[in-house]
Amino acid sequence: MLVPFVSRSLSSSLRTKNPSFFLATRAVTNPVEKYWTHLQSNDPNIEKALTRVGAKLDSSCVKELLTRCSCTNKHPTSGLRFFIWAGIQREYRHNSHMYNIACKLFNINQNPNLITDVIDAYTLDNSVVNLKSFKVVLNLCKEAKLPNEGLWVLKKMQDFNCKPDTTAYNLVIRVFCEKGKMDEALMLMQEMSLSNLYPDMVTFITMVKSFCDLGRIQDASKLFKIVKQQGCSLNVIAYSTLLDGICKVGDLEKGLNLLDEMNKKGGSCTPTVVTYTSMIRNFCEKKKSMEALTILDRMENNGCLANRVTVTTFINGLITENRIDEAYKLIDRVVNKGNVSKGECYSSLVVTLLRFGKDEDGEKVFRKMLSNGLKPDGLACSMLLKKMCLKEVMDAFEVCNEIEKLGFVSSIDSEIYSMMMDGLCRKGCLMEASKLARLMIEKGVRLNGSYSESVVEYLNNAGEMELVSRIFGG
DNA sequence: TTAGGGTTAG
Repeated sequence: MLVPFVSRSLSSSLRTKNPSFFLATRAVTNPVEKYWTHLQSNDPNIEKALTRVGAKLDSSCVKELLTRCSCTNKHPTSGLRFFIWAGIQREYRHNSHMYNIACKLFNINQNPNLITDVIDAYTLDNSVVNLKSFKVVLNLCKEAKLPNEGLWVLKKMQDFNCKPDTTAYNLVIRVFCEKGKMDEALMLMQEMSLSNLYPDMVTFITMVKSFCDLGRIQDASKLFKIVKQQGCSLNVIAYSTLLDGICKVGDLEKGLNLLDEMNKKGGSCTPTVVTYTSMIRNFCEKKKSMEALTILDRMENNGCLANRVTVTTFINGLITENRIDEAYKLIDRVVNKGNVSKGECYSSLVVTLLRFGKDEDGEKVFRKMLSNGLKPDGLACSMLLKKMCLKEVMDAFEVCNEIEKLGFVSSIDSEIYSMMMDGLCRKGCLMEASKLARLMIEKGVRLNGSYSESVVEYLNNAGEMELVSRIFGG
């Protein structure tokens, strides 16, 4: 858990004597406390009570309340009811990250009964639940990868006078698909028509993708044909999904033919940068990165420009084949077209080299970027500095200073700063640690919790009370 | 607002 690096509200004597107190302190906002009171009250109609609170919701507030509910272990159902209630509020919407947090905190995947418990609680309490609430529940099932519970919820909706719509069906179909349970997915697809809903492009693409992932290209193509026969117009996403599947199983030739077909059809089937990039990736994965260059020719001839993903994909392929010179050539070529910047391209090169364990090459490119005034992105900086911290923290510190001097405001992970601070303290480089502390304070970077205690301990042992107070006192 | 490509983790 991250803790605030600087907490001006605490007295410095308290902080230096008892850093763990400081670590346990968490900033609390008013809405959290307001909602928390109601969540603890065991009110059978939690939703009504929560609505009456009327305090502003945001993701940190939701996260905090979920954490509290999951920590106490007494309120998993209330916690989930809060989550579902929050998800249907007008001014707030859960993002996918929030679903992920909820699933992890309540360990829904391992405790699927939580889903049924919540719905049963709604029944028991006569709660008013609408279609929107059920979509939140279905999204939880999706995030927790629970197809059977998803199906159960879909059936249960009728008890609450809610009729599942296409989106609801598609959600559950997707969960079955992700589990590779295609028979169940197909059955749901059929069931949709029986309830006067019809599979749409989303249903279709979900199915095609899963058949492709399973290597069942024939089944995917069959589905494709059926949709065509029904007179539905297919779009570029559908075609690109099938194209990717065909290439993945190794049939690049057939893939190229399909790409031609898409170009001929034109309109909503015209290949996009995503289509070309996935084609390039497939060539690269088969160690044919030089041949992939012909795809780049094709896309440029069709007036489609490579973007950053295209470049990254290419660099990955070229470095895998040890063709670093070709990677440089490619970067020049793409940069000349003006769609991707030099800094972005070289950042991708650094990241790829480091990822492949070519640390020296990566560092060389990185330093060259700095000397040429090219701005490395956050990931390139973070990855390089992390590697350097593990080898020689002073080198990392020096590079970090250089980045600062050039005024490159890259988002370096707080983890990296914390690691560096820890390393400098361990080495007894107090001057540097002090300088880094100032930089972190200036940038508002928080010291990662796992390093706080060790950093304080080293500095205290070294008699650097002043530095400790500067770190924690600003 | 349930669907397509890469690199972090949130």
